[in-house]
Amino acid sequence: MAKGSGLSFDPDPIKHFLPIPTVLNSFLEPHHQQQQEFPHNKFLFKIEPLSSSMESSTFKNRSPPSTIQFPVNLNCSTTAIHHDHQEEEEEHNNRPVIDEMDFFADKKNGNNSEEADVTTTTNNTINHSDRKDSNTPPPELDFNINTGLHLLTANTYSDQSIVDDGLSPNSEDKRTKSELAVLRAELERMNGENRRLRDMLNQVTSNYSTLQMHMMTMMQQQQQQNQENGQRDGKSTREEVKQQHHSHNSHGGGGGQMVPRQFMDLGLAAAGATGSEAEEASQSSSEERSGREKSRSPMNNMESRSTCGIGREDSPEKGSPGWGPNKIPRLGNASTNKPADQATEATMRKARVSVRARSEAPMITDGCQWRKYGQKMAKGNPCPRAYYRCTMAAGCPVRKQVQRCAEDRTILITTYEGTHNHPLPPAAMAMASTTSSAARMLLSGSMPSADGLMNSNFFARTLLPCSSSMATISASAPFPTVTLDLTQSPNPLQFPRPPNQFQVPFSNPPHTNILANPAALLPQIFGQALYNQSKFSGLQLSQDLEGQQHPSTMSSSIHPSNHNPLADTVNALTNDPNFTAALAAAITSLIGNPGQSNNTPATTTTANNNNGSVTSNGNNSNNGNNKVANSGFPAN
DNA sequence: CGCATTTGACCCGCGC
DNA sequence: GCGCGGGTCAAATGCG
Repeated sequence: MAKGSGLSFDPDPIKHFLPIPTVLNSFLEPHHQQQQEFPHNKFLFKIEPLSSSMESSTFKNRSPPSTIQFPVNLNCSTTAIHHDHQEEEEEHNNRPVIDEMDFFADKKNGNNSEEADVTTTTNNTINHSDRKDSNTPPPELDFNINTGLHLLTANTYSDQSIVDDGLSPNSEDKRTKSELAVLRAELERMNGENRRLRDMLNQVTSNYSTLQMHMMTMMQQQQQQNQENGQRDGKSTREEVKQQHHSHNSHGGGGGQMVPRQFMDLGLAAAGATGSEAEEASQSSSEERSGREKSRSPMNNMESRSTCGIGREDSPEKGSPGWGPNKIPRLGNASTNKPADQATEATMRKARVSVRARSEAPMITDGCQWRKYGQKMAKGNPCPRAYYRCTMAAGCPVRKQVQRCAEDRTILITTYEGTHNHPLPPAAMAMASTTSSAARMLLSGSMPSADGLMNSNFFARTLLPCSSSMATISASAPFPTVTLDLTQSPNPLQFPRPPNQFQVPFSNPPHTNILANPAALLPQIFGQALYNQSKFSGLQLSQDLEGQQHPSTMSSSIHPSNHNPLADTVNALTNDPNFTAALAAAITSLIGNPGQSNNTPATTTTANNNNGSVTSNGNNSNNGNNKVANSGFPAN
């Protein structure tokens, strides 16, 4: 299924659609997500070092001395947000709290956001002549939700129309009625804007997919050219050998059919490609293999590790730990290779996203197809660790480890690494966007500066804002990892969500307690959780920002000259294609699920996704993952 | 027969 | 330099 190809919008979800700026706001002002209505939706982020041993460090030592834990309040409410500055300070005691009021101070002078929204609305939609005082917005309602939609309406001149009527001596009742009318109009306006935004997003997503495909095609062509050139250069023998290796590695590829792996550079991945990566990218798939040999060379070993060519992802260097430096997904755009960013890139490559979930199932269903390529006994854990790689597209660099927790074997630990280089179904998008974003966010989060810490918080709040589970960010070298612990919450999915929007992609009731039904739910819950999280993150946060702007404009409106680390982060994010892609993916997964709105009424998002995109997988519960699972999970 | 999994071997990085 | 552990390869095996 082409990414975003089936984005048709159901009117109902419009109400719940998160405007893009709201999602973006989650990056901007995460600390404003103060959850009061749903205190259980607070989860804790901690920054801890990740050792090479998944089990021994990240999971076993759940609170290493260097861990910084900080609570993240999850505001899943779609209504008012009340800021608890004291809690904010506690939450961000390690960094300066940046108040959004200051951040957008220039926009708030004299008016508050609510007013601005209302005025915009009234100007656009209704006659609001009865409104007496623009400075006295309805106290009982908060309409910060869609302020980000200013981008589309761009109507900032409506204040006058509200105020023009002057103060009316009429009773409060009349005023209330008028305000209600205004609010209704505001809702209508927001719906319309949401619709437009969805259309825009749909278009953007489609364009992205198209571009991605186009780029893949071009890369393939280039790869073929390079391959031909290489053979002319007398490398034919060597490359043929490499191709053979690759063919061996391409299981299920039709008997070793050479599958182009140019996509390695595609990625959703963004910026971190180094010069060597670019070089590899431009080379044939056989060259990818040559990179493997390069790594064996002392001269190139470091480079090989650092570049971790996506091109080699499919055929990892023998002996080079795919989970290690070599196998880091390219988060950068191959066309924008920046050797100077190697250190950064190295961090990104190592970024992992880990999920702890109680499940009897051998593997969680995340919407992707995986093929097991190895199994190892890890030290300190009697349960073997299984290695999988994504097979939804040839050469997809994404891999994952699956292992059961040594202490509690009901806990399944799944660690993802890499960024998918192919279109994904929405169900898989949740995970993919998470992992890809994790890599980038952790890049920032790994920075020892307060800014980096904040970025980690951004990520956590953005991607996992509504999870009541425990999320862990291990942002420090060498392997920054985001760990989502679904085992610590009694009810990870019981956060507020709009009805009929998150049809559980499985047969279980939407609000089934995972712990009560782990075997059935957990394999699919994580993706859904992320799905929901992505949705709510922006929704919540949008309420805090009144100066919402389109991502494209936001960076320009935020002036780094403030030396505000937040502003820098925002600039970095908004300028980051990967961020945009992840954002689009997240939103798309929320609103653009064709299956949810169109295709199969009875089925759910995930089910549709799998049906549409996962080959040989008839349904959600019987996808390729289960096949692996049925083969007998080593851990049990 | 084709494809996925299994599993022993291999490679590499790292610590001692 | 050596051993350990992590990660991957690839031939062997199993399954539909």
